[in-house]
Amino acid sequence: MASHDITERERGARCCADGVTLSLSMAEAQQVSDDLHVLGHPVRLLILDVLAQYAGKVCVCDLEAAVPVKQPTVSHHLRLLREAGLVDAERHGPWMYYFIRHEALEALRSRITRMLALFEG
Amino acid sequence: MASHDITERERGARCCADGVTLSLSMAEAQQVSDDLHVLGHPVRLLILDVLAQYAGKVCVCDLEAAVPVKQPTVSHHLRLLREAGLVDAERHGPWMYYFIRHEALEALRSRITRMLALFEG
DNA sequence: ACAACATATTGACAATCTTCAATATAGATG
DNA sequence: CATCTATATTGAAGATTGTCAATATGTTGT
Repeated sequence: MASHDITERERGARCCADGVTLSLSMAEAQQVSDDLHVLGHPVRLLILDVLAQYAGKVCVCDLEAAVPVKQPTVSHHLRLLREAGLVDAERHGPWMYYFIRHEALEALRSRITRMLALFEG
Repeated sequence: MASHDITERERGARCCADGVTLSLSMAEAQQVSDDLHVLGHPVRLLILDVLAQYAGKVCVCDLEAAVPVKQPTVSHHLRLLREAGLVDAERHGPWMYYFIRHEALEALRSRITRMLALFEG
């Protein structure tokens, strides 16, 4: 084989050549990653699903009925959703009524959508 | 207070009343949750970002340069992405060239988008 | 065959997440 | 105030995840 023939090594010569550019900063990646984490649990998805249907009228016992975990676990997931700003709650007598914070959910949705769009051909 | 007045307890009387309906099945919630997990790490997001820009031309060393973790960790994340079907790779000489599987990414994107749409007012 | 390189795998460790029983808090009722 | 109900918090145990050093595997050029 003549030395000017293209070898495997030469063909791959682009490899590791110049600096790879990113359209996502580390901070953005971290933010979206946090977003995805909050959503990334079946129980939390089901909770949001219920909340979306019975806007402003859902007490914890309704949520307990909808998911296959015990009450302290429901409470735990509600706290995570609340800390993420996706839901909030009001007390009415003995009950807590949870509801979706639509602006926050919309913002999160838009961040995720924008990120997914980056990956499209 | 007359006994027919609305008490806190009565006002909340809807609580726990009838069966709450879900538009998401447990299996669907689990599927989307898995989807979100694969995406839910900054390093994997950055990897997908790079792959999206240099379609079919990215060797592992390029990816190593783009993310703040060591080579075995890059390899680990690539494996997760691959097992999820989101990327695949071809060997060219000593190098592995990774690329996005766009149909798979599109399917995932559509599942996530559909789910987020459920939660909109 | 050997040396040099690119990538994958293994194994270990630390950190984080999920769950639940037990317990605490808070409001409503008698 | 005593008690009941609804929800939150605590603490502990197990599972999962992220990371890397060390090592293995596979490829190329000598």
